[in-house]
Amino acid sequence: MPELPEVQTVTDHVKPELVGEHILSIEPVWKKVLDNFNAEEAKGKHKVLNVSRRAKFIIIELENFILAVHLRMTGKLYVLSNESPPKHTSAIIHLEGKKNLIFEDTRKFGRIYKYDDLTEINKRHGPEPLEDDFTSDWLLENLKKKKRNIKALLLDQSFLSGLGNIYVDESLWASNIHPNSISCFIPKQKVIQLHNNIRIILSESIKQLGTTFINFTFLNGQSGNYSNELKIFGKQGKPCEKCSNKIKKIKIAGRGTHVCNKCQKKFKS
DNA sequence: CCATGAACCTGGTCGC
DNA sequence: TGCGACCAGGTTCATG
Repeated sequence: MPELPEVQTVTDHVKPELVGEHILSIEPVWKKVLDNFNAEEAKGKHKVLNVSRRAKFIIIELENFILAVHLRMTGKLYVLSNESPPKHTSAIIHLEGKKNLIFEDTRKFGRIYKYDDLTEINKRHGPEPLEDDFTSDWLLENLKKKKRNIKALLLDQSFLSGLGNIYVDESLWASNIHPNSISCFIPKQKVIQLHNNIRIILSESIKQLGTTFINFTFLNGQSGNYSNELKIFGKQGKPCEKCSNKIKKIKIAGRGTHVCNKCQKKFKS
């Protein structure tokens, strides 16, 4: 599960290898991998103008359309030159020359979409947490408008883009907010801290090239170092760094959730 | 409007 | 060593 920092890392890595190259065809090794188009529609010679990230999508901008790649849980995206594709290859994007862009995805949840531009994606996604329009005032105002479980709300991509299970747990712990709090009851000072912590944690993780996980490696064996910085995710049974209380693992919004019941306060009214 | 659980897939881990 | 149960970074859909 690549979340925002991991998707950013992948984007930054493939961008220099793709910009200026030409995509000749897309081979859907796993037939469901192309979500809203078929391989025929992408035939031709398409120059890559740019590669960027929006929410958890890697956006490959071509002259007449864009490709949006979503890695879901186990997707990887990297350029291979002329080697045989690995076992769980979901799609092979053939480039002019001897290189292929490989979409490898063990669990096969990942998808590639074709759009004219970003309109469709923007419609269904909230602001980018590292952009200027994500302010503490925006967060304050919009948490107030809802009466939602805070963890579920932060995971909701139509509310805010890019956060996933790891960084939501980390951000809430850093802000001393219990993940079972209700959005509209979190006091102003806590919301300001939350806003601040989301930005600090995400940007620090991007600096570290993301979090290393069991089945998420990239950059040809190199991998992210943010796993060393995790304070709460995966720390169940261990003492909380702030108060030494034993960290618990519970289930919220259907997701494994890590919490320190002593320093994370529950705001429910 | 909100919460919950299932579905989509494969593979790793843990307990017996 | 083997087997079943359960878990996993995400998202969408149906149901209450």
